[in-house]
Amino acid sequence: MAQKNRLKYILLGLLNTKNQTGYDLTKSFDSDIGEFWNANHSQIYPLLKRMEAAQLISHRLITVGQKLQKKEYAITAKGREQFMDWLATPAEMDGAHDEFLLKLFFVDDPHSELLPPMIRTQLGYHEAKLAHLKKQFAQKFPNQNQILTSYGHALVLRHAIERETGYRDWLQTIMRDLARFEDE
Amino acid sequence: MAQKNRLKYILLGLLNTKNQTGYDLTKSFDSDIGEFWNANHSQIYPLLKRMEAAQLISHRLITVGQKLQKKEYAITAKGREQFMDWLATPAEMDGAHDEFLLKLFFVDDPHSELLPPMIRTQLGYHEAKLAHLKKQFAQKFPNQNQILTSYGHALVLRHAIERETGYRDWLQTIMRDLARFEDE
DNA sequence: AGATGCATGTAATAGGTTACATGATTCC
DNA sequence: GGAATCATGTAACCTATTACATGCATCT
Repeated sequence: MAQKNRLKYILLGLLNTKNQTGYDLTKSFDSDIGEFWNANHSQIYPLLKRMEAAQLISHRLITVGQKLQKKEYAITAKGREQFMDWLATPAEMDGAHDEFLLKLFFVDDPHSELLPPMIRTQLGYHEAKLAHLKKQFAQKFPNQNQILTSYGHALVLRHAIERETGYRDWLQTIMRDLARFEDE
Repeated sequence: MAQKNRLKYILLGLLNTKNQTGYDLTKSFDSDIGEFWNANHSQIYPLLKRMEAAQLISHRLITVGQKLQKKEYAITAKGREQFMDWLATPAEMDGAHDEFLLKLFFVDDPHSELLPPMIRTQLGYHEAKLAHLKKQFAQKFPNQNQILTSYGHALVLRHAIERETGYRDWLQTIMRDLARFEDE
């Protein structure tokens, strides 16, 4: 999936939270961020090197025990700048992965100015997609007969519709929450 | 995404429905199957050649107008066999793509024997995942304070929970429908 | 005659998985 | 002393995207 360097931003985002080793970063994909993104250490270690060469991160050596040398990476000012730029850029709705969820994950503060436009843009996108899917279903499956001769296709389309409905509802709930935060 | 040759099975599945050209197959990813899978012609054309070399498909030339030669591909007995084997194999729950949805898409007949075990297996998987996610949320966000200091993370986790809930409900609805079909 | 769509291909590049490879530390 | 985990790296391979490249057919 020749996406757009998303792993780079994930690593920057994680390093923005706290300094970590490549091993620590790898473990993040087993727990929290692993719910919706994956990466192996064989992808992470070389990328960290390239990111350091680009001066987005730096490392210091930590000696553990007698011999073992850990590399603890830290984000640089340049890296933080690039990360913030990425966070403020509207999520692209292309590939299999949902870049919006990825960005949202890194917005810690419910009062962040980034949130309202992010949510609104996503809501527009998913409402349009939902409308499109419903139209598709109506066109392809006007009656029960079509459903029974392309059963799997109908089920999959219905699933897509329900998924988009859930996505929309979730976004609307966030919008309401945000409005409530503003009153406080 | 070094997945497991899923595009091959999609092409076999589409060719199993009707004979088509590479161009036709490419267009499928703009409409029906495009709701949940993507492929470009630059990936499809070479793959069709490899599949033909492996004798899973064959082609005949159709002349359109004066000069233009179309290649209309057809699935072979060997190709159909491989496709059916894949369809009957439990979906793998690894990558970013949902292989189950892909297989389900190709099951036309609501009375297919494949359906009950497929649905049951998926239901088990998604119930386990839902339980896991709920546990994660309870652990990471025991109170409102944690939510307000990792707001995005909490939202994303909640989204995952709602998505899995919707998935489970959808599967349960299918189970009920299947039981109804058996009575008829 | 020109625009749009049909039709097929290759090349370069990027992203991602699996396997190979090594060694130290910590816990039991 | 042995097992599990920590820790880092490379190599081979596969998958996917973007760009390059070409030419015909149909419709207006």
